[in-house]
Amino acid sequence: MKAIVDCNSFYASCEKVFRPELEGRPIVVLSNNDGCIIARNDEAKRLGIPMGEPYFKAKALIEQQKVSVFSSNYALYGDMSRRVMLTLADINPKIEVYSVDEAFLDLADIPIADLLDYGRLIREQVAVWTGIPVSVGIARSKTLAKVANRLSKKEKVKTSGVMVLEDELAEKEALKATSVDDIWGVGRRYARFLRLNGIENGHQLSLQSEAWAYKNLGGIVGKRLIKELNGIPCIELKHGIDKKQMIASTRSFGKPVNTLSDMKEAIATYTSRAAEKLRLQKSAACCVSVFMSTGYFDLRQAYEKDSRFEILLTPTANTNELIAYAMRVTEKTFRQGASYKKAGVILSSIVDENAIQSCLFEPDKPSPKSTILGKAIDQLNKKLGNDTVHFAATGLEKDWKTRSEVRSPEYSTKWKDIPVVSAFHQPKVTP
DNA sequence: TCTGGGGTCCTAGGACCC
DNA sequence: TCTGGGGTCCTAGGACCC
Repeated sequence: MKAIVDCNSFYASCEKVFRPELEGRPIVVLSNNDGCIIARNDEAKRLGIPMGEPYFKAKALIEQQKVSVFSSNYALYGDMSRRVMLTLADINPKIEVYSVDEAFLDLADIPIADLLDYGRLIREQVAVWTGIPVSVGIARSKTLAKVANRLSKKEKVKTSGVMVLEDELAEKEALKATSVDDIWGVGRRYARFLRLNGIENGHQLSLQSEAWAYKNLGGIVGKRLIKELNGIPCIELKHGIDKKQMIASTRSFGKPVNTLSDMKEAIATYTSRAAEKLRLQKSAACCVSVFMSTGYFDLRQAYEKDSRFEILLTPTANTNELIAYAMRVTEKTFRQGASYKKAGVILSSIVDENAIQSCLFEPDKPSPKSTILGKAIDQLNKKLGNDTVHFAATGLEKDWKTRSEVRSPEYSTKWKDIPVVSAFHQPKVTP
């Protein structure tokens, strides 16, 4: 059996840990640029605020209902995620960290009869050690565990946040209660297709033939999905963390960018962020892509997007070299007269830093001096705070910077943001 | 005024090899 | 009249995930 442990309303829960007075109050967390609502606690969901709703559309309701609003604070969520995952790994080292707020656990060694208690133990331990509420779904395959997890959340009171699909009957009931859109691996496209073919819930989907799924649901992926729904695991737990094959840094602008110099500043900033991530995982990249686009929802101008890339002869993780390439690509891609809303950099063709194949025609690349410089900059920024030292190309004013107007402090990762707790003794009053 | 960001896996089809 | 067979590698694009 496998478990999926999923943090409830993760970002909203992280904010609440440090603001206990918000207990019982609705909370939402916004995407970058304070654009969309990407997390809501139960109280906010009950007010009918949909996931992914643009903030400005929900603003009236939010103000009227006195919903607490937070800009996203990824430093905080990343650190809380790390604490949750460490807690889970402490309980069960056979763990796959699947996303910032989810992990799969291998429960092959736990007797079926003990699984419910085991799930409850996980919930309690994580709650006590981190303050984050989680839900636990347990079943024979990852896909079925996901189904169980979702139902445990939906019927939180009845299931107390843990659901085990202990036999085929339980699997069948759970699948009947789950519409196809809510099955892991069925996205918008397939859901529409399935509904058109009269397949509404997970149980109906599980009855389809593998050949049919192969033909209609993305080949081998569809075939696996059918097996997983029938309790035959096809997606095994992955242990250890893989290096990323692609590293991106992309942002919407706080206000439109119309000049090449602003665009270059933004792209240089994103490039240096992506290069940091690249060095953090001890890799180098061969391909630098740059894209930029106008506002998708802007009716005053036609939507416009363009991207270009350049291949480096020698892979590198040096910010200065990557910026130089990115600037060239930016100049070719930028169109004078366009009003850009969003841009980004993607580094790909990633190799291990120990496996850099040097090029016959570039014997001195990557430049050893730049490599040493990069390491020194990373160390300074780690010790003294992000952006203590940066490349001039990334600009100073950053007029285009992403909006983030209601960001909470970095309670757990910044010395000056650590909460101060005042404790005092209050004599007990006996009635 | 105003709508996020960062990933993975798979397949089809083209280019190429012997 | 008539022109083989069996492969690999790479990329773009589509689907999905959180």
